[in-house]
Amino acid sequence: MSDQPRIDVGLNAVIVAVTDERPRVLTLRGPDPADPEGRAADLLPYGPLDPGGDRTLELTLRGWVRNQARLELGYVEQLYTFGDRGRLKGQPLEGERLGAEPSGAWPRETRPPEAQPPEGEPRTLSVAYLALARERASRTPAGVHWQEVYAYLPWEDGRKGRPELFDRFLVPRLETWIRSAGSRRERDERRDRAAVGFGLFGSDWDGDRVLERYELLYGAGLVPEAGRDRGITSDAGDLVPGRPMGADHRRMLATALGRIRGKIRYRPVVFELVPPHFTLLQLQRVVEALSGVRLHKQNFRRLVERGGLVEGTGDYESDTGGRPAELFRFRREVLRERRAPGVGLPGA
Amino acid sequence: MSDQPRIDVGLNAVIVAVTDERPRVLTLRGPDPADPEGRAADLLPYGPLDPGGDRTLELTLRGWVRNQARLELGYVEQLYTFGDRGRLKGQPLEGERLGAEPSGAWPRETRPPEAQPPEGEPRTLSVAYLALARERASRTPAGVHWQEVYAYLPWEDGRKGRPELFDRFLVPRLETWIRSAGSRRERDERRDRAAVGFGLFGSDWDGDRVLERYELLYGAGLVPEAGRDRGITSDAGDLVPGRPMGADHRRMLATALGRIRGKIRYRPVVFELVPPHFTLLQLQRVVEALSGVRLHKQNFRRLVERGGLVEGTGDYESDTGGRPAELFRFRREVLRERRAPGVGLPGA
DNA sequence: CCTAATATGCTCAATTTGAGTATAAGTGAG
DNA sequence: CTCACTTATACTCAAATTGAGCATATTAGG
Repeated sequence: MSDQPRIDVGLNAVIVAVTDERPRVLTLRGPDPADPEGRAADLLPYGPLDPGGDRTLELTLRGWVRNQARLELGYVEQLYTFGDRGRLKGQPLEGERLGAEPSGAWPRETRPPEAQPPEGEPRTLSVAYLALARERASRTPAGVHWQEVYAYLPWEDGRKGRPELFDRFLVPRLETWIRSAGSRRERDERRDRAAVGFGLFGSDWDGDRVLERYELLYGAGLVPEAGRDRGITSDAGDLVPGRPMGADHRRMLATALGRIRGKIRYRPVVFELVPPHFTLLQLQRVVEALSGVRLHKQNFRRLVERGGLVEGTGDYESDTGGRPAELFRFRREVLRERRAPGVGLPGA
Repeated sequence: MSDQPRIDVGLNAVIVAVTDERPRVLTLRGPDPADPEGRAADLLPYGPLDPGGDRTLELTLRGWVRNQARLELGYVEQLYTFGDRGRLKGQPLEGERLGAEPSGAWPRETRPPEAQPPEGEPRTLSVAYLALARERASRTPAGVHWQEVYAYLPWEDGRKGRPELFDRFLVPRLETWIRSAGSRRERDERRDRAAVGFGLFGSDWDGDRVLERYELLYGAGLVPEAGRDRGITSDAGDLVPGRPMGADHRRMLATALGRIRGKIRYRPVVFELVPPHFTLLQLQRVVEALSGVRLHKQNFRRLVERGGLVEGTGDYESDTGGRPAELFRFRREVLRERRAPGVGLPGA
């Protein structure tokens, strides 16, 4: 119908690898589209969609990742399409829920913005993809880096127990945020969201709710992006540790990590991230790195071995620091045998 | 970069309800965009994205569903963005994999189309949403219908045991398709896909693989859409029973059903589809309707009751045909207590 | 009062988990 | 060469979950 402002469509890639037991994501430095002054920020690889280009979006994505990062992608899946207006320049209102809600949502009473967000400017739609790669298969060009995922989302790494920053930063800040709610109803709602999201006040920690946590922190003004999008200079002391990203890319990263954590349980995606031959401990470390929790070694072995996910090669790896470990490979036939072959984390 | 052809963006809604123990989807009759002659077909509600319109895509969607179908949506979640070129007019080549792959994909060697699909025509991106509704909350306007989901995907309903059409149509047709592969490698691959998808040759049936099954049938030329998109008039005798839809809307429906089936297991989405008060058998019937399998009554009750998902109201429903059944309601607190509250189907 | 239909309570064995204990097979220091 | 230490791998055991079925309760209708 309307034809005036036009719509720009781009593709983003969250490319994840695990090296040295650390999940990493491919980023590049560039001017932050959401920053009024265009200061440099970490960004996810991005490319415009050429309407006359490749036949599928996925091919387009593979193509420019190949060019831009000299990287051949293996597993790729579509993550989410981000398309809220003002998402790159916008000003979410206090108390209003953010737009992108990959996990599904019930309606909320949304107060109409008092000043309508800028019309006339082009609307940008970003189709974000998740890709899994074996890192360092390639040398990254200048400006392209494999950054640690948990540098951006430090509260997600619970492998050494609940991170210290929970008690030092998160919980006090969240409590302040809860208390500062306008009404009793809103306070209860904030309390619930914080409890469910961060496993506080008696709720269990649910590793998959990565996006929920990021959005909560954003909504509470505890990440720099929130201040940036509202045109406020935040007091650094009020911010939760964690490296920001440009535009809404940290939201995309959170979406990706949540997706991986969910999927690892019922699809054999881990094997995209380990070399073709691996010891069971190596495999376990990768799963732990992604899920952010430590696992019981013997049970992990039982699960993965008796579940038919792997098979021994007969070869052994000897520089383990102890008894040599057998090398295993992914057993592809499991796809035919079991309905949902994954590695089953605790609480599944 | 390129600016010539331009990109059109639209929103599609797969609106699902369950009435009389049958899952239904809201459709309307209209000219099929993929049919060269524009013949009428069943279509999902669709609306263009107005770049200057609502702040979020979801609000836009809710808005025109309200107008077009006089329906107020409850739960809404983004499904997938379909954006392959030629998807509404196109001609996937024999043996080539379809573009949209919500479940994630490894690269495939794709033979480049011999005749490049038509350039210059606008590329259409459709962001598809899943919405759950309590049917008949509204009177549908003319041309809008609640159709049975299993009219479009009859092979998905296994509540009365494996549907008869498996042996009468599907298996023989699939076997022909497998045999007609060009190479041994391709034959094995087809066989595997059929086995995993439809639970043949010793594999288990996996209810969630709805999209995989539809795409397999499409690729095998067993649904009318395949012939339509290739410009071939198919022999009706070679087609699997099941009502077609216009454009790629049946693919969207399949994506939606798969998503619901997956999600019902770890999120309390069923409660969106039943009235606020319900008997446990009613609830069970809805779960069965969506998942396409029968469940053990006593175990279902145990799961849902002792899992804290529901609580009795003290009221009773008496026209059950037997002993009156207690009415239950959804226990919202479960969200705070359990990590993944769903109804757990067999084989979870 | 008897029969059919549905609801609801309870049992029981088979599996699956969570958490250890025990033993094997390497390394490097002394 | 032996000991201390490290990692790998094999087993055990109790608790929890699941799949399947039996038994009893409560209604309606002849």
